[in-house]
Amino acid sequence: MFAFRMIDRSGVPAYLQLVDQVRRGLLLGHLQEGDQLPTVRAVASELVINPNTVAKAYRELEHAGLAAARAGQGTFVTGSIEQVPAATYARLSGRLRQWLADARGAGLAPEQVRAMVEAVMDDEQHRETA
Amino acid sequence: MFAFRMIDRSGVPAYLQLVDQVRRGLLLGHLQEGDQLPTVRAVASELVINPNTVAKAYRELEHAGLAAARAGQGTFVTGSIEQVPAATYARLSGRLRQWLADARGAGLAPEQVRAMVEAVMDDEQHRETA
Amino acid sequence: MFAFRMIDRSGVPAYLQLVDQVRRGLLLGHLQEGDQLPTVRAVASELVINPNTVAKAYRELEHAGLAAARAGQGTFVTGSIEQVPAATYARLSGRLRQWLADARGAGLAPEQVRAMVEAVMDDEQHRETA
Amino acid sequence: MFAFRMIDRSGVPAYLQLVDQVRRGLLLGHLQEGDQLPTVRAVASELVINPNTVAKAYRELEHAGLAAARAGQGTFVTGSIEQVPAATYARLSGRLRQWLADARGAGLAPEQVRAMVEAVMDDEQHRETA
DNA sequence: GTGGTCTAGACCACC
DNA sequence: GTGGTCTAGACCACG
Repeated sequence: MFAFRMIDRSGVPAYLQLVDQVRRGLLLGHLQEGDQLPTVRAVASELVINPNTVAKAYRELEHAGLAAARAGQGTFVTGSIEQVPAATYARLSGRLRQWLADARGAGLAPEQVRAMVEAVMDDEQHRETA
Repeated sequence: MFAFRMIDRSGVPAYLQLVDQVRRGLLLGHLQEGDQLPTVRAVASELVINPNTVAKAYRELEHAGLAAARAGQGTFVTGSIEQVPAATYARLSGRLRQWLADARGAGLAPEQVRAMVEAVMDDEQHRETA
Repeated sequence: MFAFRMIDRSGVPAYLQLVDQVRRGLLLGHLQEGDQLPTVRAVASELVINPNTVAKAYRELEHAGLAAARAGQGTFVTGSIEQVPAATYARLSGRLRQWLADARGAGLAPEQVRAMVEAVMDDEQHRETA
Repeated sequence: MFAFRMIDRSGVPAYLQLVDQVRRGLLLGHLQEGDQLPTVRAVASELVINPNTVAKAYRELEHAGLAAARAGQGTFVTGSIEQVPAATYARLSGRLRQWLADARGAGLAPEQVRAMVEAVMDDEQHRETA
């Protein structure tokens, strides 16, 4: 069963973090059409957040056509997004992991690693836009 | 003079995005102690956001000891964070850029790239915490 | 529940006066860790000031580690400052009240009393610093 | 010659602190009609603030009828406020100093002393108003 | 209902 | 010109 991760304090609304995780799971093939999502109650108790917050995330997913609740059964993934081919994913994620390991090996703190990733990605994005 | 980037719609409050950009600038050595930050009004007009929002970000930086406002003069960087050595930065950011180029070359949409990066980083972070 | 006093026109920003009152409450034992502060809206309507001003004060307290806001629940005292022992407080505040009564009895206007207190305290403080 | 004290960061505008100190000096008899105030330049350099700020304070005093500038000579105290009789002042300030010494002797930090004084005075003032 | 963010715009203190 | 404070009011996230 798909599992959600801890809610951090990045400023991103909790319900959006849940939505993003499902979306990400679909993009990367960790979630398939038909898969069941954990129940609202389970997520709420696991992450220690209010069930309303989880419900809002699921509602958002339904609205996006990515999930649907089946009365008495739970919520299931219904839609799909263009997935990254498994081979491509394996290759790229492997290299990315190596890069991360290298960065950590060079003595960079997690905060510094994240800063660098964000800086470079923002930079690329900006270059495209410009 | 340091320049801020457009505010995205990721759900992260605008003022926090500004704070993060300064923090990142310090981590990566793009900002030094004593540097002047653009004036509140300049940032507000540049990014088309409310001056109060910028002021809030600057105040947050002040609380963190990273900047100080001088009435009638502007806001200046006062603190510093452990920086990434320039050589390390150059090497790692170069490789990261290559990775990004490769990912784009493999046909991944920006959204997919970002999802992969976030997934892998969250994963690593989770592994450390666990 | 803790209650705030009217904001005076001494030139001290309203939000700072609120912060000082909480700080003072902690120093003198009138506020304890875990106590709930009045809601932003309650204070704003009570003192006839803008909710944003109250929120700013509460945020300042949060930065100082003295309070924490819980969305949907309210703001609570979280930290503490070294308190004045109750007995010491009782004895000293009693004598101070007598002094004030005496000063008023001698015909001093409130403004004169305040001027004297400030002059003497500034004097002492200056002597220590020097 | 009358001397101004350091500007603190209490939130009270610098120019108001200067005005208050003159007013206080008059109330307590430390300043008499005809006394000369230090020049704008002297105060500005002594307290390391902008001459404009000092000039604004002096203008405020002129406006209140408490001081007047004589071209080429300086600024002089012209008005007066009801003073506290010297004997009363001596007696009361002496007792207040004793109280302060006692409070410090009881181990109270300056911050705690100030908090207590403010709490008691606010309390009295509130009682009168009510 | 709670606090949080953002906008728009006025006024003030300081350089 | 700079930043700082305050108001008024809208909208959002969370419980």
